Formats: sequence, C-alpha cells, structure tokens
Amino acid sequence: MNKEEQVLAEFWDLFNKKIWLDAYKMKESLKEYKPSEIHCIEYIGKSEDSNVTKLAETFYMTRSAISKITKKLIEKGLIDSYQKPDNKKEIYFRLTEQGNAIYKVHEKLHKEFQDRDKAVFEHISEKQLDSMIGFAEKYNKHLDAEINKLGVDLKSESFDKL
Amino acid sequence: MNKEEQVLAEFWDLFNKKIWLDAYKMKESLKEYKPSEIHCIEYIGKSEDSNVTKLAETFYMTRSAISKITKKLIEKGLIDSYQKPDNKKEIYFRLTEQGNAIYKVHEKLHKEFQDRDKAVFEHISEKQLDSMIGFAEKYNKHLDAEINKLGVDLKSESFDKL
DNA sequence: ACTTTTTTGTGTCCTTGTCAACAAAAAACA
DNA sequence: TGTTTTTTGTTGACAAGGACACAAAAAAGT
Repeated sequence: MNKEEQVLAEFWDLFNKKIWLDAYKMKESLKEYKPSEIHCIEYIGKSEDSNVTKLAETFYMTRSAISKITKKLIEKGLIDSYQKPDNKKEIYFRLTEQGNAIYKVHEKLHKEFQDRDKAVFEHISEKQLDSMIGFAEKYNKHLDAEINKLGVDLKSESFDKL
Repeated sequence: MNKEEQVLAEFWDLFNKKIWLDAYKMKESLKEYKPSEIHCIEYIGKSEDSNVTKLAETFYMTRSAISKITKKLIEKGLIDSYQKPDNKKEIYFRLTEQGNAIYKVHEKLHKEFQDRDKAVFEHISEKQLDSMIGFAEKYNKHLDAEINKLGVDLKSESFDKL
C-alpha cells in the first residue's frame, strides 16, 4: 500500500473507530433515542429552516429515509414542523422543548468526545492542520467536479433518450 | 467550527463523496454484484485464510452479516470454503475461478479510481503525506486505547456482576 | 482430566434505509 | 397565460445489516 492509499486507509479506520466509540457512549446517556434520530435533532437544532431535503443532503441519505425519521421524531414530540406563508410545498422543522433537552445532552456529549480526543491534537501545529484541511478541501473539490460530470452526463443521457 | 473539527469534517465529506462515486462507477461494470459482495471478494482475494470473523473485523460489520454475504457468494459460485485438518471450527474462504474474474475487474476499477484522483496528490509533498499519516495513526492509537478501556471496563463490570 | 470460558459460525426476528412510484406544489418555459 | 419540468415530501415493497440466541469447537483454568 503506497502512501496515497495509506492516508485514506488510516483516516477511514479512524472514523470507523470513532463512530463506534461515540455511539457506544451515546447509548449510555441517550439509550432511548437512536443515532439517526439524534443526528437529525442535532442538525435541526443548529440550523434555521431545515427540511427533509437539506437533512438528506447533509447526511448523504435518501429523502425517503429522512422523511421516516422526522415522522417518528414528530410522533415522539421531539420536533415539530411548520411552513412559510408563501410556500405550501416545503416543510420545515424545529425542535420542541423536549427535543431541545436532548440537543443539550448531545452537545455536552460532543464536548466530552472532544475532550477525550484533545490529546491527539496537542502537538499538532496550526500549519499541519491547515495542510490537512487544504488537502481534504482539494480532494473534495475534485470529487465535486467528478460528481458534477456525472450530472452533466446524466442530463445529456436523458436528453438523448427524449 | 474550529480547525480540529474541520479536519475531520472535511475528510468525512470526502469519504462520503468518494464512496458514493466509486459505488456509482462500480454499478456500471459490476451491476450484477452488490457492493458488499465485491468488498468481500476483494478481501478474500488478497488475504490468505480469510474467515467470517476476519471479514467482520475489517469491515466493521457483524459476523452475522458477513455470514449471510459469504453464504450467498458460495451459492453464486464466486468463493468456496475449506477447513484445516487440525481445526474443525474455523471455516476459511478462497476465490473460485469465477470469483477471481470479478476480483480482476474490481482491481482494474480500483486503478481507475486512483487514476481519477491522482491529480489531487500531485502537489502534495512526501512530508505532508507523512504528516497526515502520522496524525491519523496517532488518532487511531488513541481510539484503540479508549476502546480498550471499555473492554477492561466491560470485563470488570461482568466480574462485578458475578 | 475435566470443567468453564471464549471463539466461531449460523439462524431468526426486527430495524433501518433504499428504490420506485406517486401527488402536490413550484419553477421554468413558451 | 397555460403547459411542461423540476422539486419536495410521502408511501409500500424490499433488501441489508444488527441484535440476540444458539450449538459446536477450541482455549483456558483448575
């Protein structure tokens, strides 16, 4: 495995472990709620006018899945939905008081996770961080472009089919 | 969002996009096989004596899930299983000829993905790569230790319960 | 040796998310 | 303006994977 591959492999491993560990800890404090529910609450809590589509895009999930999760969250009284007077199509979400309570707990947990891992960053220079962010941003832009190419292809394909 | 968080966020985004894009391309060439099946074939192809447990650990999945996937792969004639004369418990996998054909196709695709993304690495110095790998390794070790703490905790818990 | 614990693989049930199809609203277009 | 296309959210059928329980084998204790 060359170094290019190794960078990604190590980071991938890192994420898998972190996700597993965070979820484990999460289950201790928020056992009655599911990870996906908490993710949605987190995003709804810190974003203005979040809707099914935005949630789906941020979590790389289908609208279908998000629609079901938010439905449950409404049934549980953790979020509620509202619309704007000039738009009868889009449905937005906001936290209820109960939802906000969970948001706070999650926030606290998030701080704990940062604390748990802060030693890792201790001897990392600002320069190194910038270098890594720069690399990842570059890679992201590259992938955006590649995905965009597909979009163009798809449209031209469907154009051909007409 | 501070830089510590940003590093992880950018990489997370990167992975989501890459996985999505790779899977999209994969479906074009290997549409009759599922991503998880191909992953297993890939690992079995390049590892000696792979079994359910090893596959589960590498993919951060349950043995249950892997057991089902490999069962299907055997039914489809892409892999077959064997045992060692001195161990009647562990069951190992290897690729059949047909499985190896898919392995080759996957390998070629993998090269294509590397080629697609090689521009991203073009102006990244060896030093930068080392720095990133070093960081991720450090983070991995830290998480390993944290997970290990849980293991110890779990054992002491179950000890308490006896 | 023999008893207990751990490892390994599997089957069943259940949850979660995707896919495809859909209706309603909005946006684009002519 | 009226018509077509796109966006948005929802539903039902389905598939993938996890949780749990289990049996068989191996490893560890004693």
